[in-house]
Amino acid sequence: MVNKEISQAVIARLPRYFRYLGELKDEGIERISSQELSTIMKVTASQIRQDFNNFGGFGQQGYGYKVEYLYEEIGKILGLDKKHNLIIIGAGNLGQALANYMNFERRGFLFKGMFDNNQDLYGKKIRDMEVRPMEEMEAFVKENNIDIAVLTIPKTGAVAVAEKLVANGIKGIWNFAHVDLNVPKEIQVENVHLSDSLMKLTYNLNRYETESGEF
Amino acid sequence: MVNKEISQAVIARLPRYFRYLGELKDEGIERISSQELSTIMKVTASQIRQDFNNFGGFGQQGYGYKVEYLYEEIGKILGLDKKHNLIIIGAGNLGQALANYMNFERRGFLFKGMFDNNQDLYGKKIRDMEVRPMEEMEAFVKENNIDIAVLTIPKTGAVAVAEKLVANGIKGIWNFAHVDLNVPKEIQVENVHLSDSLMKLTYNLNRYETESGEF
DNA sequence: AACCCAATGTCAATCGATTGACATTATTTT
DNA sequence: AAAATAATGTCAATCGATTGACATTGGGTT
Repeated sequence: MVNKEISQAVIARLPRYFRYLGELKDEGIERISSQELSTIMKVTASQIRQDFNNFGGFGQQGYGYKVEYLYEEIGKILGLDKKHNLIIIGAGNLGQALANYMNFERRGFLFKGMFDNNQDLYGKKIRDMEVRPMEEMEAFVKENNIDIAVLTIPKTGAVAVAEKLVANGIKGIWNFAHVDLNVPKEIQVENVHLSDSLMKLTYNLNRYETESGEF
Repeated sequence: MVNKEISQAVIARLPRYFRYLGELKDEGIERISSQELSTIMKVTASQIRQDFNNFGGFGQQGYGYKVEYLYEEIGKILGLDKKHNLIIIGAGNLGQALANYMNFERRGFLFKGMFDNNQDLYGKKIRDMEVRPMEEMEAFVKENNIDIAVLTIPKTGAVAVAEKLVANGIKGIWNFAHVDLNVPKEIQVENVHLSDSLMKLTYNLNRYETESGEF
């Protein structure tokens, strides 16, 4: 089964489509045209049609798209119909916040465990899940078929931990550590570099502040 | 002063350059060529030179770039030499985590306040900063010249809060709410849609899992 | 001081992504 | 049932971003 490669630019837009379609569905709207959707989402209708057609025709000519069907299909494309076993590594501020804040189960992410190397946290319950010692992580990943690891540890340890994860069969890493991981290309890494994001904001702030009132 | 428009693709790469240059600086390395940097960062040397040249020549022909100088300059471009007054709106899991976790002051972000509409949190101290009632937010923003608001509230309230922020002179919003804000174009919004990011990861996971061993 | 060499800055070419246009086809109306 | 309409799917054109090539120039060497 050789799928043709779909650009990451397209993939990055899918969750936003998914979100808008979910809202339309909740509002009881049954059908929508690329034109209407383009107005709501502030993108071109052409881009919407082009994007969807990467995955085959979801619409009907002269009619538009069925909201619920399209929503389901995009969910499937994103793999949200599948279950994924997930652990959080690093039970500090951010790790705890994600455990509590993200509604992992809602989208098929099964929160299976949480690890830290701070003794004071061992056994502490976060969302009914006790924090385990870091030493247990490798065996746990292997034995429980963990697919996804959320890395919320300081950058100093991150690269080494990532290597251990890979050695024990992890498939994907959601990386909040402020460092680039070095893993084989078949391992998926999604970086969330929060300070990078904040710097982008600051650039744009200063950019428009210093400008001579063109905006 | 009319700067020519620089693409967001370039801006998005600047924090990563900044990070690598900071590390090189800390290692005591004084000079680097685009070729060496390209090897370390796994991008093309051409892209590095092209990116830097958007802001004028930082290097010396036949020599390369002075690490410290380049680091400083990119910091200035990103506006990190300036002070920005910042507040966090939403003192839940994520808001608290960011307050504790991000080293805001290190990059010139002055953490000035934290707001929530949950009475139980009023007065609670997070990083020496007490949580204030949401009702005080508007006056506070105006009186303290707040530049940046970090939005860590549920999506239901986010759009309305963003409008209030804008009305009281906010310049930029770091938006963690899972909704698109509708603000005037001179207001900078940097979205961090965590679940979108996780969905991107899942797509790529399934993409390569179902593939017939080409990797 | 003159020569050599390394690496930038920049131009041109390529590559990819977005937009526009329209033929095709399903739905809706008369 | 036929005609009119609406909106997709797709092709082509445009636009932007990345890569490659090389002339230029400043630092290093003899």
